[in-house]
Amino acid sequence: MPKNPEPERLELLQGTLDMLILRTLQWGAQHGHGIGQAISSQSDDLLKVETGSLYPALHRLEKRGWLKSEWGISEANHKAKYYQLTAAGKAQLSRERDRWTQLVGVIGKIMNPAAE
Amino acid sequence: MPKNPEPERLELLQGTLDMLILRTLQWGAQHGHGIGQAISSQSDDLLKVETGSLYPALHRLEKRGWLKSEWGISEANHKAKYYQLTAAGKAQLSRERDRWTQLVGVIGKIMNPAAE
DNA sequence: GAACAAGCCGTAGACGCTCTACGTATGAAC
DNA sequence: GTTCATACGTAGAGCGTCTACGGCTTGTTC
Repeated sequence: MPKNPEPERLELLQGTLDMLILRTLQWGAQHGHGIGQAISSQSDDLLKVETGSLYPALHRLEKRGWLKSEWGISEANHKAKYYQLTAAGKAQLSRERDRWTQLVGVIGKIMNPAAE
Repeated sequence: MPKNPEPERLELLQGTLDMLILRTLQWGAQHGHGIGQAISSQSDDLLKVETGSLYPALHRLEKRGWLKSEWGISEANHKAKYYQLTAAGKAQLSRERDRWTQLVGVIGKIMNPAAE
């Protein structure tokens, strides 16, 4: 009997996690655990962010000033650090989105020239 | 006087170089230097592959059996190692292309939900 | 009240890929 | 015979993701 299908997670491309985190926070402040789950669910579980990637990324983004944090209480009544976008973070998201669009366009053109 | 525009190269996303190399070889056998130039020109010079990335990538791909190589003489009359896709390489390209498409789709959906 | 799952934060270290910075050799142009 | 483009390559740094831990708190089950 074959194993369960297991949708074969997509590994993240390096550099996309920061953008996805910033994007997720555009929907509103969120704590780390919640951000990870949001990315998972918004991608129909194709993307999964490991905690060993997630928390260093959040610290990194905060250190760069794209995010600011504040302790609070989660919906599940747990202590949680809530992150939200700063103005600089919004600008950064915009830059990363542009870059992503450009990259997808260029690579798409190479991979599938007919589509032009 | 401002510096020349300099189109701000796009750094490659990690993991895409292998796919681009395989794709380039789908157009026919090519040597390393030529592959780098092809990627540059096909991307309107937005992408640039450094030799320190390119050659290790080629060796890596050959070791995995996606490519095979053969010494020859380039159009410019230089000794050059020509690479071509193996059957396994074609299969790999197909997998990477699917993965790329899926990833772009998922991320696009997160970044720009309206587009659905 | 003990045991256990779930929620939430975090770090350490391995791994893999790209980059910068070198180094070598050959052929063509002048 | 010097200079430039062509062509191959390596060494090592840097960075981001992953695996694998560990810790604490709240809620549930028996």
